[in-house]
Amino acid sequence: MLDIKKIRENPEFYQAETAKKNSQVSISSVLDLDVQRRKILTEAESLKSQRNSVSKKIGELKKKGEDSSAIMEEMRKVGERITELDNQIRDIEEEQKRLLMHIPNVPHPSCPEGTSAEDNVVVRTWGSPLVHSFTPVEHKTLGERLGLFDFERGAKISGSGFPVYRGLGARLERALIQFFLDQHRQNGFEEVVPPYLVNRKAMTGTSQLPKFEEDMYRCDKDDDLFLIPTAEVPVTNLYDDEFIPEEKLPLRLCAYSACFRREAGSYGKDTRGLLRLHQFNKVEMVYFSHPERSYQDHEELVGHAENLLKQLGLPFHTIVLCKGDMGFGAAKCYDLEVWAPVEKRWLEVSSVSNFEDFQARRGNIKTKINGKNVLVHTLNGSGLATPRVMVAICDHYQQADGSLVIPEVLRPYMGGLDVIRAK
RNA sequence: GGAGAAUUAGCCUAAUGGUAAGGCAGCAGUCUUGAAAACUGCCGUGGGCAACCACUUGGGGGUUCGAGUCCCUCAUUCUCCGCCA
Repeated sequence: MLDIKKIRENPEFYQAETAKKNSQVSISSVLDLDVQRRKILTEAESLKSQRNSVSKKIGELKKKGEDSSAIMEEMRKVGERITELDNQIRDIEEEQKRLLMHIPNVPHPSCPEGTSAEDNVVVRTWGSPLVHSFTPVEHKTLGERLGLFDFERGAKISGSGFPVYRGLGARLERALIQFFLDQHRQNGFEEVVPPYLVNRKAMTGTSQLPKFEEDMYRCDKDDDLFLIPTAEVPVTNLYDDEFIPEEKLPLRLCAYSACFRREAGSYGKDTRGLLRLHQFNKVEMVYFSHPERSYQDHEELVGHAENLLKQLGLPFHTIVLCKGDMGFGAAKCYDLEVWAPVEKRWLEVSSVSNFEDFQARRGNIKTKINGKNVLVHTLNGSGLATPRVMVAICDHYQQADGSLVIPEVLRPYMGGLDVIRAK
């Protein structure tokens, strides 16, 4: 959520910049409501002031045993008028908040201009694309031959997009997760095991709601709970309505979780195998940052994610998203895309964003700087989502004989196993 | 699931239905060569150029001229009972 006071100061800027993120909400309609609100508020407050002082007088009169019924009757009427005005204010505030909740964050000036993925800019490339000396098979085929994945039975019990990992595939999946978490611990993160079901307030705090409710799995028959689409939601909301001491910033947390996404409306070629799923595993990194240092921290965070791919030996590039391609709440966002030589394309495996105070304002997450309350900045990034990393591993590490070599850094987690062969 | 108790500002703690008192921590200033101490102001949110005003006692409602206080409801925590792993 944006700061209404800042919008008031520079409406043209906010109108122009939010429009670049495809916002339909008109800034001037929010400001019109704001003017109305303040006008009625002033009237209500002066009546309340009157009521307060007169009520005090009534108390004194009663103490002296004098009659006060006339002014009590008058105050009853004032009270009714106040209720009326308060109701109007509440309605206006609700409408204003509803609009504000649908306005996206404003992109940082360092983000490239642009309207779609085509305008994103590559900032770094690591490694060089692998050329196979044999005809490679795609990950789905390879994994099924080696008994790593079982898509058919997953579909049978849940539907498409719910893969089953089996045997060494299950172990490899777990190895990835544990490798990521161990790396983060060495980088000073505290590990968190969060709930997978969260309430509406948490979903709203990180801005999945109200705008994207149809993308979430809901348990609303009896409970109004949501399955988390990412551990960002429970972890970022951990400190809602709290103060984080300035000296603890940046507070670095990481969490493994399963992630649940309805992916409503995404069909097509991306749905093969592990490429797009309704349930997948991810390790998420979250920073609560000092507002003056969040962009430094953002660079550090993207570096952590990149380092994981380097250690896995998977070529990737880092792109900075243009203003029109960024997510709703982000002020700046880097995507990491790993090269998949069988797919012959880049696959997004991480998204690292700085939300500035956009989420912190919703969640009321503060710190105290020079005696003043200030919203912190929140950042998060995948580190990493496993399925497409698994695809890239299958693509890169498959051998001419149909076996799959285990990346070296994962072998300690596989009991020293260095290659998976067909039985 | 049942019974009881609790929730006041960053923290701790008051308030016979009469309009939130203190303390600690923090910030700014005075004093000081400097620091400490002491003193003064600030120290939740909103409105106002300002003087000021309003709101804020876990959330939401109600009674009242007036609610931290009385009533209803919800949440969370603690204690006990029951059930289950």
